[in-house]
Amino acid sequence: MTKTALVWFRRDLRTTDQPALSAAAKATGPILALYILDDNPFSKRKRGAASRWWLHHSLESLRTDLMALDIPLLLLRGDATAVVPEIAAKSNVDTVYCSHVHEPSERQLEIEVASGLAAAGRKLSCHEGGLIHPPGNVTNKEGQPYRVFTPYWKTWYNVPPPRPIGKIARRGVRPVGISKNISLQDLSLLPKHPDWSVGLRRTWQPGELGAEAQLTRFNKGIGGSYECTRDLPATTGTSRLSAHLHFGEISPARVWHSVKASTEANKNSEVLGDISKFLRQLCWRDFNHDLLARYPNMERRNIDARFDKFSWRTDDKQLIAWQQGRTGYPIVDAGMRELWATGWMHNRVRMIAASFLTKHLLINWHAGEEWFWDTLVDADIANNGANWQWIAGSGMDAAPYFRIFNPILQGQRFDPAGDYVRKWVPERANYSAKQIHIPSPPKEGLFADGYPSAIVDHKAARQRALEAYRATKSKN
DNA sequence: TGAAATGTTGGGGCG
DNA sequence: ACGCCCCAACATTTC
Repeated sequence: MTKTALVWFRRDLRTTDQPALSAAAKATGPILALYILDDNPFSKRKRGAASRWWLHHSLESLRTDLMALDIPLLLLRGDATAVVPEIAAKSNVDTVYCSHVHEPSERQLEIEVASGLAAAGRKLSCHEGGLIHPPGNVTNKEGQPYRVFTPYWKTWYNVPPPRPIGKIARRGVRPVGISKNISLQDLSLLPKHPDWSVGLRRTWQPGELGAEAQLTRFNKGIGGSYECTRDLPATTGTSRLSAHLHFGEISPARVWHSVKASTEANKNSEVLGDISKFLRQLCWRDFNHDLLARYPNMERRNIDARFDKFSWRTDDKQLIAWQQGRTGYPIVDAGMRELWATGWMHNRVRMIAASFLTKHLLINWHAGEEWFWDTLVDADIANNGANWQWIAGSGMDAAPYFRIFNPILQGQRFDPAGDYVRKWVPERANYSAKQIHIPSPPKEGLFADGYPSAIVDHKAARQRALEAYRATKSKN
């Protein structure tokens, strides 16, 4: 009787191009899959609500996919440092397989689990696959990490990821004696009282199948237009793969090769030049994880320490107005409402809304980071932290302090017909394309149509931000 | 992966 | 025809 292999699933909730699963499948014996709802003792931070909703459905999908391969998925709750060795002992496995999660607390967890297993003569076999190039792998000629994105990108782009490996074969044999399983419902990942997930259900299909479908849609629609349409929030110009990638429902290497192949199939040089713009987005993801490895507290601490002395404003009223999409700036409010309704916001609008919070309102980026953490289905420590710091100006290779997005111009430029605003800010549905992005001048109360007037005046807010940022910059 | 302020230029109206 | 002014269009610099 061949021994069982145990695969500890984490942020790699897929069966295709899954190196850990493939490694486990090298033996002919049965495979047991395990997912532990992370009560990671090294991380104080609990997954946000939108992300929990996604996880529920992703696990549901994974369980179905694995079962088709004769692999039962064991769901448990608890501390992985205790649970993994315990299940390994009960199943009498020699090796536990998993994929790295490149976050400091998760790497710490891997070390602890490995030593727990080793104490009983077992092994933890960790694999890559969640990033194109894991932290530390992209360096300059001196072997030093890059501080600026563009040179990082040039090196990154010269080293294509390995070809994806396929799906493993059906086992034909299942492990025996599985007990202690709890149901997906028992993980309590779904919202109740109230159930606010209607918009999420309508928008997303979590899981490997949904990820593949989304990739196919993106490949079909990409025909030379990504560079033009990716900035237009009224279109589906972006890949919308962020949450699928976060949970590892699809591997970035698979996306890389698939997008490249479908572009080359078009034999269109214009398209070929274009595709690097998309691959660049995958590169940002790796760059952000590289940063997180070097600055483990990046989600809380300013990378640029001068910002520790920044005099952020505390203004709960304005913070709530921002969260609820009632700033009076249509493009900002449209984005914040899209986020609330669907658990996602278009990348261009994320930049505008984030710039508005940190620069127009001068509210600490932590507040924005926390709101996004709770409401985004793609919430990710590395990406969320790095991007907020990038906008706030405290990050590595960050936006210069004087780069202040004008929400009116940005709206007119990237939502020229006003369709995006019309969709999410129905109060403005009858405005002309020209007028729709222009806020009503600041004054108390609502306008007759129920839409708030601007909570700050753009020009005055811009001046205030410049002064505050100038002061910080001079403090060395 | 900006925007605003400031500087320069060149064509047309007009005395 | 010529010089002058105006100002849009574009370029540069500054925040």
